[in-house]
Amino acid sequence: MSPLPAGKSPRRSARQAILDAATIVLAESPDSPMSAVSEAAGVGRATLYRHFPSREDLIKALSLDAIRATDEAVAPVFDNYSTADKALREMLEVLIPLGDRYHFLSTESGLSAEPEIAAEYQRQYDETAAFVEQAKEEKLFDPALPTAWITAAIDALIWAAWNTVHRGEIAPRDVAGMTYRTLVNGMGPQD
Amino acid sequence: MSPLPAGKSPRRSARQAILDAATIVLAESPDSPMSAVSEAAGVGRATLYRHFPSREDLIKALSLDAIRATDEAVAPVFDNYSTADKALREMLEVLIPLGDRYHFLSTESGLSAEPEIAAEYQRQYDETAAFVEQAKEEKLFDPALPTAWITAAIDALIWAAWNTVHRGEIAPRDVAGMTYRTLVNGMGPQD
DNA sequence: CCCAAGTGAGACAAACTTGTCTCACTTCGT
DNA sequence: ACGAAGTGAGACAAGTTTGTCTCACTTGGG
Repeated sequence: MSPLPAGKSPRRSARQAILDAATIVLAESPDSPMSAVSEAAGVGRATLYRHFPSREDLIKALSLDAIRATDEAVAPVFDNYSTADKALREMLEVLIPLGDRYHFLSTESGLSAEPEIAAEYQRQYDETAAFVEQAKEEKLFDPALPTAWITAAIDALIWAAWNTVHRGEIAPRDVAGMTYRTLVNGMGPQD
Repeated sequence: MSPLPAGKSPRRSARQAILDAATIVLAESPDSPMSAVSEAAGVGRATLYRHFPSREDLIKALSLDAIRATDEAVAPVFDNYSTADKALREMLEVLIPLGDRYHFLSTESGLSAEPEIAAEYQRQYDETAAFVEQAKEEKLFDPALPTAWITAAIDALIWAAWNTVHRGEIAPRDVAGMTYRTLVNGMGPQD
């Protein structure tokens, strides 16, 4: 028996190695065969199936993992909420590095097929929208702009920011500030 | 013999119907089988293969078609160039409706495998970057901001704009103006 | 009216992916 | 050193997709 309390990961590294590799491989071509994932993870294909009985299970675990990661990253920002501009700044700081996972859900076709995933995704969207509404009240964003547009722009710019850093075109330490400025000036109240 | 001059489309509608259907079907799930495309196009699978001998050929034609469409849309904007702000405004107006095709290239995995496509894609990127540089000189965009960031943001916001309209969250007639404002304010010189 | 070109339906083989299973091997705790 | 648990390699069947081919049909031009 495992000395661990209960239902925990048998060998921590294997499962995580698969999830990490899958994030990379499936992000760049979502229809990669399982063999490509197992090779990238450095494990046998059989081992992959031991941890995730079907391809669908892997995708689902990956999605939940991405959602959990963003939740964990954003939680402290809202816990220490003082003003909308500070929260936005911190939010971008923690979310941009997760850009690939954050966007993995969008690229994965047939995502909305899983109601569990779709619900979580919707919840995160609603949270962002609620933040935007709050920021509107604090006049960080122009109340005249549709919340849907601001929310979509935040998502899109986070992705653009991650991408630009990933291509080595701007320094990681600068990107959050630049995104922040673009958003605050771009969505701010009209002079 | 066909009365047409030479090597033109035998029955114009078939090929175009396939391309149109493929744009829609492959955009939403890039790994759809050829049968799904042919059904959506209302033609037999055999006919699809007559026009595009392999799946790869279809993807390639689709990509070149998307590139050509954006070229054609943007060409008059640059031909009648007066100021950067007017050009940006018009560019958004014509490009946002093409958002799906414009972004089709990104979602299609293994895009960079085709050097011909990659080269055209790079050319369009360079054109946008050149416009951004010009706009910087006219002080529409802050010269202190990296061109790569502005270019990436334009791309990302065009996609966000198309998406927001497509979900019915904002009216088509408003979206270009809103995107314009976001970009000009967001990237404009610091006060 | 006739014929050539294009088409749809479907059979077909080859290739690939998925998911299962077996067996020999390694590893880690006791 | 022993044994249980996990692993890698690979065989395997079932399902799907790709690409080819045939044949009967429609259609439009001369």
